[in-house]
Amino acid sequence: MQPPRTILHVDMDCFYVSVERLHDPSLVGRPVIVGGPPNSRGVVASASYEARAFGVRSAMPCSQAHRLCPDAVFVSSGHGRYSEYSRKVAEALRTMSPLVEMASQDEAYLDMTGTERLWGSPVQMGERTREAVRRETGLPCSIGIGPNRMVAKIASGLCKPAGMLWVPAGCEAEFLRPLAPGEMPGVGTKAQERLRALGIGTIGQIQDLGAEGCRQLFGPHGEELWRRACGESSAVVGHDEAVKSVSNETTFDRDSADAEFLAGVVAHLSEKVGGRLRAAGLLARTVTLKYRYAGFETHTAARTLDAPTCDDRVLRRTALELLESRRTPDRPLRLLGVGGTNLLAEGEGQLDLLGAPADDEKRRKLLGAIDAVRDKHGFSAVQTAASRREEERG
DNA sequence: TCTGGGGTCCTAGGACCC
DNA sequence: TCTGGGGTCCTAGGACCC
Repeated sequence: MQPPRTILHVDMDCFYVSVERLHDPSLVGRPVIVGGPPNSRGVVASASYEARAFGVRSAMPCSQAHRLCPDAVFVSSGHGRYSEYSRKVAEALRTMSPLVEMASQDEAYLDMTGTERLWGSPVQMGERTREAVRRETGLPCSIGIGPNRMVAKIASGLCKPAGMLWVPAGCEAEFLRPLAPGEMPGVGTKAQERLRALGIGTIGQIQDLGAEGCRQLFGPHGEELWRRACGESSAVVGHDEAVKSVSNETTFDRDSADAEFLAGVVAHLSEKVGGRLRAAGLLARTVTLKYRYAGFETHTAARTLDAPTCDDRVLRRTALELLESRRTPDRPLRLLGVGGTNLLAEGEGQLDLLGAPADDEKRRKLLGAIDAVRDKHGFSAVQTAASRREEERG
């Protein structure tokens, strides 16, 4: 039996709102909603606690948020600031432990095992971590502490905002007992519905079923569910892993079945994906297209290429062929997405070693030049005719 | 009420190969 | 004529997370 670990889960408090408040202090103390404009098709990305008091939640349509809280200040997201602050948070956290895993832009796991001499008790570790984040970024966070990732994460969720909660080793099961199953990561709306239909409304009820009971009720994954309900989780805190897919998608302001418009959107998205692949030094072997009809019916289509690519033109041609062969022509679409999966690091592909034809070399230089201009002047500085037309409409 | 955009992981069927 | 078992890859859809 190994000695228990000490895991911290650091969760930034309404991250986007807090970042916006640093840049515009007049937002402090007011209900703030970061997301799309109130009458757009956007959803709430982050809401301040003043807005949450009116029932506003993240992922809620902006129009609904506006109805619930008419006085809220709507701030459009995506100034590119958030990644910058996310990096600062990561830097601050790495001064506390070498084992830091950013789970997303606004949350991280730290394995603090063995740092007691340096930082003191788990609660002192938490205090000092919060101080480090505040000092380096000016941003508030909540901290959950437990013997594993899952318990630490649930703890941080319960003590928000600006809170701290420590669940000592051995107390996991008692801590989880009264909570709703949905508090467990991985148990979403669908799973919770199924549990509710069985009369299960607390994690304690899952514990009481026992390993065997859970297996009978939930099949092969039942035992895993039971173990997690008891507070066991073996996932270690690791370093950030390689990306597995790169995609861009967009919902139109109004639904459209116009072939030329749709082709323009596909071109635009393909250029974005291609640019991101090249910036990351990646090649995609599979191109995916996502399309959603007006009624929200969503489909994906994929094609695996003979040769991996990061070329906008290949991405566009493939996505366009998929779109035109699959979609029902007169049915309006509300969303299109283009993505690359099955990724290889550039140079990993063996085909390149055979010597690229001169044409490919020319193309590569052109794309390199485009990327350089975009680096300096922004994405819109260079676009194909088709994607330019699309941008002008939108 | 009317549903963003970026991801990860899982499942399941079919093709194909040995 | 009736028919294996295992493995991998591809594709589509869906649950879930922030």
